[in-house]
Amino acid sequence: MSSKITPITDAAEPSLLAPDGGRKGAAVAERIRVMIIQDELPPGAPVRERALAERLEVSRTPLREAIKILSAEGLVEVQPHRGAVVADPSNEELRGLVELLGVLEAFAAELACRNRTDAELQELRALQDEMMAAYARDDRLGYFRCNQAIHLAIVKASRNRALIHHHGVVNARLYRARYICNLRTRRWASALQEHEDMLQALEARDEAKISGILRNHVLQAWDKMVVMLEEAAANLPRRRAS
Amino acid sequence: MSSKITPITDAAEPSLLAPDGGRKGAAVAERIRVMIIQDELPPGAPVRERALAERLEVSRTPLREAIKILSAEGLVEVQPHRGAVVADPSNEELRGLVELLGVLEAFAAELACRNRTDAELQELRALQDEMMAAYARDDRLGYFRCNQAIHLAIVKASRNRALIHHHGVVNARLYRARYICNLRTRRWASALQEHEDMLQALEARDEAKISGILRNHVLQAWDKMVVMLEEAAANLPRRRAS
DNA sequence: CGGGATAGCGTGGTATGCAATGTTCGGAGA
DNA sequence: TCTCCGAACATTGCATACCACGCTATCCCG
Repeated sequence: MSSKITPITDAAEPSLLAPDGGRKGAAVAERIRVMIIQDELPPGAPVRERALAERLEVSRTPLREAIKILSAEGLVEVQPHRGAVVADPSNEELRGLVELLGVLEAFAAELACRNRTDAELQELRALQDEMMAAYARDDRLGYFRCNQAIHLAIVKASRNRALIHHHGVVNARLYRARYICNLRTRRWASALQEHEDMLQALEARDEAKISGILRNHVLQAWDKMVVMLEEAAANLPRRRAS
Repeated sequence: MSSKITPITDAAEPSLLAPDGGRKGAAVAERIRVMIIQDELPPGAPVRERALAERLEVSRTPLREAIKILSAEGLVEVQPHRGAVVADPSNEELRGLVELLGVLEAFAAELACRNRTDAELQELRALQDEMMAAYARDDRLGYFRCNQAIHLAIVKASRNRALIHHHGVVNARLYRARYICNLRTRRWASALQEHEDMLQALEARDEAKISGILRNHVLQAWDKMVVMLEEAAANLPRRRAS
């Protein structure tokens, strides 16, 4: 069998969400997703069909498909006859998303305690080491990537496909916020100990413990995010209008 | 402001999922969703673009949009160059979905404890009474509808938009299974007492209690579903092939 | 008689053109 | 000068035509 599709996306983050098929629309959606996450398309920015289609060198049809997908994921909002804009969640919505993410990850971790293999545990341990190394060398991007990878690995270890999918969607909506939060926050090592505890709970298959840790973990992330958002709001009053 | 869109779907269940815009594609998606739920399009059935487009009196374009939406929701699965088929979740996937639904509803109920208004509580009480009435007169469909309405109302009372949305998606994927399960199960009143307990916990704003009730509640639903599925599997060996 | 290759058909995938709507800018009237 | 109305433009929404891929059935060769 030959190569299935040309992987249009050569982005740094390899496919946050697994698209259903090998269609062009899904590939375009992935590219736009990356553009949104990397702030190339900031929140509130309009998503022009023709312009983007030309820029990505595809026709309007797959681009519209991509917009449908992203709209279903909540990353963009479409207004009839007025086009799509990158979603700009309010603080309240962000809070809801973070809480939801916490619940999903806590549940995933419970399942992971039951279902994990030793290989997965080792991989997590390796990621944890890598993250600590990134912390030691003050590599915030690497730290962030490892952090994400760890959470993703835990969710994947849950073996619950629906859970994995929905977590991916919620995570994508929060990705940008967490990213800039991670880059700008001062005391950015608070998660290290919690991750260590998580790993130990995972090793001991202590479901109750890991669930509590993760819900708390994500809520703390929210606390950090709040102050970040306040700062950001203070700096730039409004950015919606073009 | 005038009427926004012509509600194509006049189905019994009014819009399980709130689509984003007033586009034709979303309307078509809603119609197909109803067709899937009502078993007009049974699991495994292929979704023919041209045929369905002609049947629904729309062009292929909005129909394809609808398929994208449904695919993102997991209600249909598309294989590249081979078309879309109505999702036919395996028992394992169903189990995962049920567990996820339980977690989501449990969390929603916690939030509802915090955020509910007295009006919402009264509405829930009314629904509960209606459900008991339906049970008394052996009206399974009415019972099922009330049951769904109660769960939906609780989720809505959580005031968490993302949670509401994701719950809607998961619920839609399980709707058909729960429906036929409800119609065919023998001892179909087991949920009444639990619902009563739920309402009381909601009244007392007892978060821990309601969370436990709901997770257990949905898992029991799963147990019932399992035996149902076994019966069904025994009756009709395979239904995938056309 | 059996297996493999090829051709035909049906399907989804993509592109483009046309129609409808929303917006904005300019002119005219008060 | 300010406001309201209208027309033109830009952008999305829809439909249709064309293309590529996969499936299948038949025919030929071993």
